[in-house]
Amino acid sequence: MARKPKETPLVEVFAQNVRRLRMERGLSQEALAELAGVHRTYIGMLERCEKNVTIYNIERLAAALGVAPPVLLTSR
Amino acid sequence: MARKPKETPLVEVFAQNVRRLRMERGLSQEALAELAGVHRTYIGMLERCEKNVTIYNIERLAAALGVAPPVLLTSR
DNA sequence: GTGTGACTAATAGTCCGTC
DNA sequence: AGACGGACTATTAGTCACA
Repeated sequence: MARKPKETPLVEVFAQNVRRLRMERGLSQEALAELAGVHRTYIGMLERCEKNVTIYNIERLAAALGVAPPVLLTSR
Repeated sequence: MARKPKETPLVEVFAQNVRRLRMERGLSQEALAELAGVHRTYIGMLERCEKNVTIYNIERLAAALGVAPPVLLTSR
């Protein structure tokens, strides 16, 4: 049968995707921050779900990670 | 050949999707606002790209419209 | 290289209206 | 039904020093 939806909050899905994609590319939080044009500690805050990121920063992070924005909101 | 990327800003893609999906469902801005638990005037602001929506509200809007969140960030 | 608390500036989001 | 404005509060954006 179909599997249980599981319902992870979207901020967590986002956080996990950012961390996973960053790791896959061998980037540090600092390196990604520079690519995305945001501050070093801000990446960490997002990965820990401490900020409720806006669509504008979702777009910038997606570009820095080289993926389409919807990818960051997609559970895997 | 592959088509031109076109690069519509993500906030505009989001705005267009919200408006289109809302219309398809025959909902007024007020009705959608109530379903999503946000304020009446806020839906209008989003559709006019006047606000930089947060991921939390993307999630709520997606739920209210009955679509997966990534759908709202996808160009069509 | 990352987590965390503290902090200011900016803006997300609400609520009251009018057109 | 929806655009738009002003005033307001809550929260995010973004930075820093330090663990």
